[in-house]
Formats: sequence, structure tokens, C-alpha cells
Amino acid sequence: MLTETGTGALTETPAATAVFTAVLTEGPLSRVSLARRLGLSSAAVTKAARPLIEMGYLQELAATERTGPGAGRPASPLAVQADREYFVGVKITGDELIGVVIDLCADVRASAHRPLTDPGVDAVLTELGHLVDDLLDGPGGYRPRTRRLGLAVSGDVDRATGLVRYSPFLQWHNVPLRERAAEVTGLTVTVENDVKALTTAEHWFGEGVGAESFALVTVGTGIGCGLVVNGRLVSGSHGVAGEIGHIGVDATGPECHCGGRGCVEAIAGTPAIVRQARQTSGRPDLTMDDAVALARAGDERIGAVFARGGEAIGLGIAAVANLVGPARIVVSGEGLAAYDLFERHIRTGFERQAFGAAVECPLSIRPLPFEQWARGAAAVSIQSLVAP
Amino acid sequence: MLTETGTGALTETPAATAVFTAVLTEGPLSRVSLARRLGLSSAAVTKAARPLIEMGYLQELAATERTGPGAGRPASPLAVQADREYFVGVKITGDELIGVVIDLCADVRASAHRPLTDPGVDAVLTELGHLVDDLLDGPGGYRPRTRRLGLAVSGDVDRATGLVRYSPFLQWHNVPLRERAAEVTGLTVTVENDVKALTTAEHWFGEGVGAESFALVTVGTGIGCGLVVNGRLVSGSHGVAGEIGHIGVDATGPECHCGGRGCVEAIAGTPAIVRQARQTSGRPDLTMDDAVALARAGDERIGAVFARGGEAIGLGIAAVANLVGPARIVVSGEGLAAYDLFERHIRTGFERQAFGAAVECPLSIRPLPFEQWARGAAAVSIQSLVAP
DNA sequence: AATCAATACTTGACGAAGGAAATTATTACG
DNA sequence: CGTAATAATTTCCTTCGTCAAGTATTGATT
Repeated sequence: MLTETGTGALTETPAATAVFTAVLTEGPLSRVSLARRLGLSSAAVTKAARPLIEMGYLQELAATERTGPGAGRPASPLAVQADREYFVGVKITGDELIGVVIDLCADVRASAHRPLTDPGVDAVLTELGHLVDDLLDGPGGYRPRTRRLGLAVSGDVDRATGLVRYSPFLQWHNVPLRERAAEVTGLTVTVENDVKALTTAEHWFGEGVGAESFALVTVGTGIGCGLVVNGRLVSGSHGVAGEIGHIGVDATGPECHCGGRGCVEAIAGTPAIVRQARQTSGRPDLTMDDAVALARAGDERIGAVFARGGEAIGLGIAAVANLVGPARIVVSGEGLAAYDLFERHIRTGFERQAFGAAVECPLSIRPLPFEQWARGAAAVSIQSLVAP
Repeated sequence: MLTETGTGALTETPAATAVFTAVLTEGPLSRVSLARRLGLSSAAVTKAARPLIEMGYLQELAATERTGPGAGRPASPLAVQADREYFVGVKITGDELIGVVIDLCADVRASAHRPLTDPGVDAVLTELGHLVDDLLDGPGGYRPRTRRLGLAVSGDVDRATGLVRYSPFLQWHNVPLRERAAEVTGLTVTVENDVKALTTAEHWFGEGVGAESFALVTVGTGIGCGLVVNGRLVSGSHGVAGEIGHIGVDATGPECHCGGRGCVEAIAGTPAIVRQARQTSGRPDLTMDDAVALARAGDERIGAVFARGGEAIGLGIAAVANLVGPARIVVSGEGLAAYDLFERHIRTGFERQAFGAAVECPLSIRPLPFEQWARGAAAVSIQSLVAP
């Protein structure tokens, strides 16, 4: 069984939190290097690490051989004990639940999904219970070492209270999802906006590790952006943040459902791509898959639709780079199944509009499967264990 | 004389820093309300405040009368002793030095300026010495209670080291301005980018007080933006941040000197306004003042130039609101001498493009004289006293 | 082999920061 | 005048983290 502090918090002191977080995100580190990195004395690190080792969350690796003249005692790096605890993450979409189990290193250990026929709260919770049972009671035997569940939902979510204020795809209003999901699963639940969850996961366990500021752009039906500035996730004072999709980049562009004009999303979102592809091809029943296939087959006019979309995304990303100057930017999302058609043009738009040294900001453009979104949800629940 | 800790730092503990900062920025506050606000015990506030009172930085105001049923002991609010110490701030432009003396409440007590004939480093430093002497030795007798000087320079400035990496208007490269200015004036010097200094001043002493996130947009030859997110100034990883002027808002707009297209600055910056006004009027020697006068007199075509510029600025501000969601936004700058011509159109552009609840973000549009920029520099030096 | 220099880590004493609870101060209300 | 309510202070205590000294372990040098 898992019993540490009773309150659910793993670490008691700021120093212990800092030590655990650093080992978690920046891999094995010796106590002395942790002390230097965190501005602590090595004695403080020793003391902070001891209970974490005793509880089995950290382990001491074999001493590494040292090099250089007059080498001293070899360091014994601290690493996380990946199997000490497991975490469940579930991404809730309008028609499917995607779930994963990850270990303390955020490596995916199991995954499963369930179709949703009814996006109502009760039906979703029932399916969620089954999904979690499937994940925890299947091969692997994760149940005894699992206490926490992270949920990722699109829309306006209050992570502090676990309340889903509004989710457009699910048509949910003010659903106390944390309590409801805790009842069904018996786990400690964290609820977060899906883009923020994915951003958190990339910041702690992915390409954003070590970056003081970081941005993650998702391309799909909507175009969103998660932002980390000064080491912290940006939340937005009026409930709005990261709405890169509604930056206006073309004063003569199409009108957007939001009331703006020339929004990135109105040019490059999946519905916009399909609409334009239908117009240019003259086929009113064309789907996104058709458009991708045609463009890949060399249809120049449909290729131009993707080119225009990619450039618009690039302009939006340049706006992010010019405004907040993240150390790096990851571009992803299910819309990037067609990323081969977008990538070059995203870079073109970005490079044209990025100001000065902002062009040097590294851009990773790669598709992330939905499973990664579920992993993001689980990563948030790791975070809630470490820094509640 | 002024002698507190020798290192120049005023407060020794985080709690004392928090207490002093809160009183400084949020006006007189009782110990109990400070404790609640800062998450401290009232005992801690009492202890933290005592040395600050003894050193004369804080004072206890007369007890306020209380209301309500069974009112208890009246609170004795803590307030800053404005005259305890004075600070000099100087804004360095290409052709002028503008200087002010402010007190601890950031109220301007004296101001002066000096024309610059030579923007070279040595000449500027000589003039700076004279300006500071004028300010401190003139009426008011500020010299004995003044130890710190803040400098505001446009361009790429490293506040931590006081190095001016590059300033385009002055044509300075890697000038160790902090050391040089300290030699000339004998004061402890802080150097900051001008927009960031103004943003800091508004965040601590102006409309941004109490806001977790805040943006200040400056309109003039260039169009810039200072950003506070999660309570901290945004610096940008590649030396770029707040470049709202180079967000592309019009894919078919004019090319910008930065290489981009349809940049806000290329539409609404003073040179762009003048260029467009010359084109529409057919007068190749038209100045900005002429354009303003014509527009105010009812020239519709030149009025349209301002309208287009204002809308472009509004679109850029909407991008800021959509991305980082500041609690409020101040729009200012010397370019806003013509703010009556811009204001309505800035709001139009903003309201059209702001997403969802972001339109609720309060927008203050008002001109700030150059003296306010110097005040910003001085405010940064207050900040360096409180939180070095 | 013995010693030394260099580096990593641990230990125990100490100081300082902040909290808890009791105490004092000051008001309004009956 | 007690009593309730709120503000501030005092005393005592816990605790976190540093400091300085000591232990551990290596390569290089004698």
C-alpha cells in the first residue's frame, strides 16, 4: 500500500519539492549538482532526499566513473523509482475516451480506449469507470500502486476546483468532474484543460524540459496554444489564454465564427481547410482525408490550400515568439496527421514574421497521437502529487 | 545619511520584502490585512514591519475608526514614508536626456532635461552627470537622501549586469552603462529597457497595481509592449519579447523593415503614418504634425490613415489579449499625442478580434509624456532597493 | 605502498524565520 | 462596567537550511 503523509502531498518542504521535481524532470542528478542547480547547500539536498529514498520514490544509482585530473569520490546520482507509483490519465473527447497508465517517469505502460455513444455526464462517467478498471486490473497489475487519475477535457476548466465550466464539444456546463470521477473510480482526481495538460507534460517530461518559457501549439479542428512563461503555465485573467487560433493574420481573410476576420483558425483549422478544398475542387462532399490524399497526389490547388493554412499557422506562431519569446515551440495536434503538407509552410510563415533573434527559436513540428493527450492528463496528476 | 544593511538591500527576509512591497504598491494596509493578503501570520508581519519602521521607511498612520457591530480595536495602517529616500530616473533618447526625482511613493518631485548634441557614450555620460547634479542640488535638497539612479534606454539591455548590448537610436554596442554611470554620478545605478521600465512603473505604481498579469503598449516611431505574466516581467528567451509591432496583421499589407509583411508598426508607426499621409495628400514634405492637424481639421483621407493604423494596433492588442490574457492593458506612448485620432479605432480593432471573454479586458488609452518614462526608470531603481 | 589532492556526501550544532497561542489594546454595544 | 470583537504584540517553539567539520572514494604522485 501507499502511505506517506496522509494529506496526499509527497513532499513537506520547498527544498524536497524542488529536489524531487528536478530529478523527475532532469533525469538522474547527483546531490551536489542538485544543490548547485537549486541554490541549496549539499547538506540540504541530502536531508531532503533521504525521506524520498526511504519512501521508495527515489533511488541511488551506481556510482559513475569520474574523469579528469585528480578525480574525487564518484557521484551517486539520484533517479526516480519509476515503478513506485502509477498514474492514470484519460482524455475525454466528444466520441471517445482514451486512457493510459504511466509510471513515475511518465512512460506509458498501458493504454486503452472506449467509444462514447452518449456525451452526457452520467454516461461518460460510467464508461470512465470501466476504462479505469480495464487499465488497472488488466495485465501489469497496476491497481495496488495507483492512487491518482488525471482527466483532460477541452474547454474552460478550473483545475483548482476540478470544475468543468464549459466544454463545447461535450456540451457540459458547470460539471463538478473531480468529485464525480472520484466517486466512480475511488482515485484522487485532477481535471485540466486538454491543451494545458499536454503543455505541462511536454514541459516536465518532453521537449520543454528545462525551458523557462515554452509554447505548445495544437493544430486540428481548433488551433490552440499552451504557454509556459517564467516557468509557470499561463492561465489568462479572463479565462482566455493561448488562443493563437483567433489571432487575426489576414485583414482581408475569411470571417471567423468568433466574429473576427482572418483568424488563423478560419484559414487553417480542419473545417476551414475542408471548406476551401471543396470550393477549389468543386466537390461539395470532399472530406479532410480526401483533401490530404489529393494534395499528396500532387493536386496543386489543394496543395495551395494547405500552403496558405500552414503559413497562417506560422504567422500565429511568430506572434507568440515575438510577444513572449519562448525558448522553444512544439507544434502538434491531430490536424498534423497531414503535417507533411503543413510543415514547410509553417516554417515559411514563421521565418518571415519572426522578429530579429526570435527566428532562432527552435520549432518542433510533429504529430502527437491522442494517446499523448491522455499521457498529458496523467502527467498533470504526477504534478499534483509533487506540487499540490 | 542612509545606512541600513551595507549591501544596499533594504529587507533581509522574504517576509519583509513582501510586506514592504505590498505597502508600497497597495497603499496603507494594517498588519492583519497584510498577513491575510500575504499568507503570513500577523506575528510575522509585526516582526517584519518593525525594522522598516525603525529605519524610517514605513510609518504607522493614525488609527482608523471602525464600523459594524461589536467593532474591535481599530487598525493602525502601515504606510510608506515618502520622504525617507529619493530616486533619480533618466530616460535617454537620441537627442535628449529627461530626468526626474521621485520619492518612495513614486511621486515626481523634480524634473529637468538636457538636449544631446552628441549621442556618443562619453558625451551622454557627461551630460548625465550635469543633469543629476541639477536635479539633486537644486531646490528640494534631495542629494543627502538619494542613493540610486535608474536609467531607461531603448534597445537590448541586460538589467542584471547593466550592459547595453545594442541600442539602435544611440548606436551603442555593449556599453557597460551601469559602471560608467556609477563612476560619473556616485550613485547605485540600475539600467533597464525603456518599455520594460515603464511597464514596471505601471505595474507597481500605476494602473497595473494588483494585477497578476498586465500589458503596456507604447505607440510611437516603434510600437512595443511590456508584459507582466504571473506577476513577473516577461523577458524572452532569445532577447525578444513584447514585439507587438512586428505581429503580422495584414497579409496584404506593406512590407516592414524587419522583413515581415503587414506588421503593426509598418501600418501604424509614426513613419508609416507619415508615409501614407504623404501619399494620399500628394505632399512629399508633410510631417506628422501636419498629418495630425489635417486629420483633426476633417481631412477624411488622412483620417482614414489614422483609422487604419488604430485598427492595426487594436488587432495587435487583441493578439496579446488572446494569447496571454492580461488583467488589463494600458496603451500609451509619444505617438499617442494624436491619441484622439487613434483611440476609437484601436478599440474597434481590439473588439473585433478579441476572443470571447478577452473583450472584457479593460483598455486604458492615454498619452504619457516622456517625463513618465523617466519616472519608470526611477521606479525600477526603487524596485532594485526592495527586491534586488 | 603511502600520501596527497580533489570531489562527493554526511553529520551535528547553530541561527533565523515564521507559526501557535496566550496576552494586551482598543473599540462598540448592551 | 462587563462582553464580544478585532488588532497588535509577546513569548515560546518548531523547523528549515546553512556552516563547518568530518567521512568516503577516487586518481595522481612520490
